[in-house]
Amino acid sequence: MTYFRVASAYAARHQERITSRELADQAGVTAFLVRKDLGHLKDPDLDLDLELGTRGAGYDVNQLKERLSERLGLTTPWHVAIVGMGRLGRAIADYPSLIDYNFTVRAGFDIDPAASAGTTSVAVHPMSDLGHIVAKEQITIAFLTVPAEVAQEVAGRLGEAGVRGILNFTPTVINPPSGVHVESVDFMAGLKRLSYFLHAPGADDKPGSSR
Amino acid sequence: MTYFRVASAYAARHQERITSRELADQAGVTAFLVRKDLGHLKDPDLDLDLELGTRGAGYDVNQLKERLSERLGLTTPWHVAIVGMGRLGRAIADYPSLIDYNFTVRAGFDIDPAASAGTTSVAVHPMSDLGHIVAKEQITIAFLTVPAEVAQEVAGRLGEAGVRGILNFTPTVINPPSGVHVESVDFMAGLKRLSYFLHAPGADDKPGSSR
DNA sequence: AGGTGTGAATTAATTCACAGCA
DNA sequence: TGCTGTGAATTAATTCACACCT
Repeated sequence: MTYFRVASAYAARHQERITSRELADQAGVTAFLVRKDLGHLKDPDLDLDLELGTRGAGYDVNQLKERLSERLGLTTPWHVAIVGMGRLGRAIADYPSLIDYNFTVRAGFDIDPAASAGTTSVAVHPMSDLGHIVAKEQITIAFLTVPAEVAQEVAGRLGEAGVRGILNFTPTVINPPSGVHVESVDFMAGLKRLSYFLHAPGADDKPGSSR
Repeated sequence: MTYFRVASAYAARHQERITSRELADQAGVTAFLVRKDLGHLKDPDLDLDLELGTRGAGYDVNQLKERLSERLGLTTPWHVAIVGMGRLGRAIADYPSLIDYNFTVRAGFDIDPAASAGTTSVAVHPMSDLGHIVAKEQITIAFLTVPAEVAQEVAGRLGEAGVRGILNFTPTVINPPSGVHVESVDFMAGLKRLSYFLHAPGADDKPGSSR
């Protein structure tokens, strides 16, 4: 996960190789751990022709990226919809990293499609078209950027529309409709973590007991 | 962390009490674990007058919130600045949950302050005023919403300006200036987690080996 | 020398079982 | 009876040490 981010950064700088220690420093963990985790990458294949990294010199950055992509499911392209085209939704619609990782925004939805006309490059549809467009554009993932009050309800409608995954940007805990996987991106969580570290007397550097 | 979110949700619905099992279901963990974690809350005090939750009936929601606030450092108000007033920065500036958690946005910064004039309620300053304003407004936390290419450089300048914590919204790994704690809010991380679960054959429900 | 792969040892996190209070 | 608090047992995650390739 984080490894992929680091590997991408190295690739962007045209570095060919990376050692476990470098990866570890960048990812904020120990080098032993990196090697253990990376060892798991080759398990699903079950063929023992490994040598993912070369002894002596580190790992091949591009090969590493490729393997991580496979594991994370980033090799097949995903179609996503953004539900709630407020400022946040529109900002995310043009987020440059999306295309890098094989996600394409196929549609936006809003109760008032006219309000965002001309401000973004994606087509914005009214909520009533949800089921229709999701099927037509083969959308599997939805970004939930609606006001917190309606998040749970909209999530339900997304489930009915046939969406398989929801990325929740609201500060609400939403319990997943059946057959739908929900992940949350909570600004507040990161912010709380930050204030925890700045405030705490014995501020450890490790994630610690912050559940 | 997540517990706080759940407790807040209960408080909003005017529920007075919550059991460990309810908390567990909402937070996606087991009830044993909730009780263990909550047990750690009273350690720093070292007084044994506990009874944080009452046996027989669950925990008092408001008391729980209060204790969690203390632990997370949410009792003292934080002054934050938003650096990079693009669409994302402006969207975050008016994010309603910020005030709920005692964070107040005191200033925005951008290379072109004029561009965002009139679109947001916070005062936007040029980057050159950084040190001055940070000191004047007693800003301890900065939100980094600049383009990824300049993120590392701006982070350095924030450190020099006296900021103690950075919440990084860019998809870059930035290594912290000395004395500064960095937390990242990465949309992509959540998205990758999502695609991992939707793609994986044996999609466990646990976080799993996704580092 | 420099750096990976992996089994054994250590350490931490989770679960379980049950005592104790409302 | 219902639900918390906590020590013991289990399980998973991290670290360490060292063989082995380049």
